[in-house]
Amino acid sequence: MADVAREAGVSRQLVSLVMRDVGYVSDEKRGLVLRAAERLGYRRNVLAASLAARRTNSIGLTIFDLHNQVYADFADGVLDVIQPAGFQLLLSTNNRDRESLTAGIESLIGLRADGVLLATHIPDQLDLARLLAGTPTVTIGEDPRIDRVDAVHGDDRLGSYQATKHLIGQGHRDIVYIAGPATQQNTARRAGYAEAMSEESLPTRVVDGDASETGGERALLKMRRSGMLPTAVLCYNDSTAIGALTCAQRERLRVPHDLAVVGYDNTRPAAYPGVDLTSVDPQARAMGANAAALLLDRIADPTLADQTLTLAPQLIIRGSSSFYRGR
Amino acid sequence: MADVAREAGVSRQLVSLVMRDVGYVSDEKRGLVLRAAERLGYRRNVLAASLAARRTNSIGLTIFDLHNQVYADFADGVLDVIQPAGFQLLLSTNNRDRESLTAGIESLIGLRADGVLLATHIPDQLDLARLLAGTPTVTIGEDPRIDRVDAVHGDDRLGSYQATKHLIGQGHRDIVYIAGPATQQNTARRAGYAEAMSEESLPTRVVDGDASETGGERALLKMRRSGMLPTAVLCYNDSTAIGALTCAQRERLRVPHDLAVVGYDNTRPAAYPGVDLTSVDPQARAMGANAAALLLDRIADPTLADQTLTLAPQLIIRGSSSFYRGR
DNA sequence: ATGAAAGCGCTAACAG
DNA sequence: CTGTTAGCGCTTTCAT
Repeated sequence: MADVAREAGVSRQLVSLVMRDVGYVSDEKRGLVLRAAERLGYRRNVLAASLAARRTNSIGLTIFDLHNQVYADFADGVLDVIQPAGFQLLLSTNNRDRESLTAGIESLIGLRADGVLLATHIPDQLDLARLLAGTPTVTIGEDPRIDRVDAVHGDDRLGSYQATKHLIGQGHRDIVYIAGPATQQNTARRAGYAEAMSEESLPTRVVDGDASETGGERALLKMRRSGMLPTAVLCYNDSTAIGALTCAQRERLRVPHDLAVVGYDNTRPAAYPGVDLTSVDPQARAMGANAAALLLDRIADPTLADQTLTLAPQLIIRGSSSFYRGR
Repeated sequence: MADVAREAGVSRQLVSLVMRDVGYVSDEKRGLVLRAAERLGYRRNVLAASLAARRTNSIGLTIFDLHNQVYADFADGVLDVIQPAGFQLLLSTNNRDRESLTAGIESLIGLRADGVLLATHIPDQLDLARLLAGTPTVTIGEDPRIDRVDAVHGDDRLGSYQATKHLIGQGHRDIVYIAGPATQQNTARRAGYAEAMSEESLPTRVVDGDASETGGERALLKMRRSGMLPTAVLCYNDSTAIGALTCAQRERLRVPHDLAVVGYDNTRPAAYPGVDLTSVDPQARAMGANAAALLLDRIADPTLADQTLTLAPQLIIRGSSSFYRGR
């Protein structure tokens, strides 16, 4: 910076002001500085700047899995909001278990992210409050109900309720919920299913599906083998549903005639012609954007009252659950 | 750090050694320090550490698009290698045009990443050498042929050649290549197609597909409307191929009877039962891992001679191009 | 717009 | 293992 100042014939402070784009600097001097920096190939050291300024202008995002499109949608929504505000995204991925999640959050805090976004399941045993050490935080998808932590999530109960109602409306009476892992989302989706079923006095049946394609495949195969096949399955997510479709095809079950299938997340493959899967759209990108907006607010004023935002999901009906839509 | 040292009754340097896990420290003192840090809720400031040590133990990865599974595979491969080596991943996404790519690289360099991985198309007009300013760099997928920059890529020409040969082996004579954007990858894939066709003295035909689902859909529809439909299409990537499949379904073309379709990338949806798309697997995760390994080598010794690694792709034959495989 | 002074929280090098 | 000295590259504050 001193070199640039010398080259431009100005003070070091002025260079700092120009590089940060703050304060009043005459166009003439600004040009002088920028050209000098260009000539010298000068790059501001963000590390040193952050250390001195005690803020990094970066926010950390913790996601469960890069391969799950829902998380990519979250990230896109987050970027929509933070990039215009001048913030960098720090991404921590593959937080599949408690250890890796802890390590991921630790590393974001270590990098001194100004705020943290948690888009992953938060195990009960995790002492999140201690881990965060006062860093402004917003969760996406789950609500850990911690002081000074905001939450944005979809109305999973409602989405699942609507999907179940849709299946009942198609004449189904024997509907199985293929469950995911023990997360708040799974609990809510299961509750919505149970609520819709009980409104029609229909018995509920839940089997485990593990939130994966193979899980969905296995769950359906097991019912098929034991002669307990329902006429419709509501799945924890699209991956599970696609596993169910795979099994159905292999077993020569016609969809939706012999078996109707509904997923959750409305990922891209759901819309593919050969898949054509009815699914609930959780509005993931909007969730990411809203969470980021809450976080920026909280960074600006950490004393803000806690907020929880709930976004309404949208049922997208396709051929896997409806006779009127081709297939 | 001074507080922790006081609390533990040791010197500040010892705390530094313990936190960095280097040098010889007796188990007794190490325990003392760790417990003191725990009690005080001390977190090492990575920013300050990086500034002082002149290295960040982080590597930057620039990817084209979070939603494209190939890039997620790259990232997984990279993480496989760098995490055990104690490096953090800094991710820069959405580098769709020259401006955002420049900004992405600038930000990684600004954060003083110890090395940079470029997994995105590099426009010719980009003065990469200047932008990188000596930062160790490895590219994935493309080879910009710049001094001191290594490259890892798949043999796109070979993959495309094999896929075309496969189609010819299935009896096809009229095969169209649905092209992607003007990248090295597209050029190579097109060349492999042309080579296989010319070996059989078959005429080549290339239409534009834009690397997207809608692009593939439109390309096929146009040929259909003009009565120029081939018996098989080889697509730049899976997205394009899935677009082609969508169009085929809409136009009541039977696949592979009326039209065979082959993609490139072997993404997850290709394996879905209703999609069942023949595709070339570029071994993306392995590419990411190899690129990361090269980068770590180059960080350790920047004077290393330039290297280019080429990975052999693998053709995965499914029902979209073969009568023997169901459908 | 400048100049001076202080400091962010750590690592590095070396003698003891 | 400790203590000392020096410094990483910047921001902040305040007086001028």
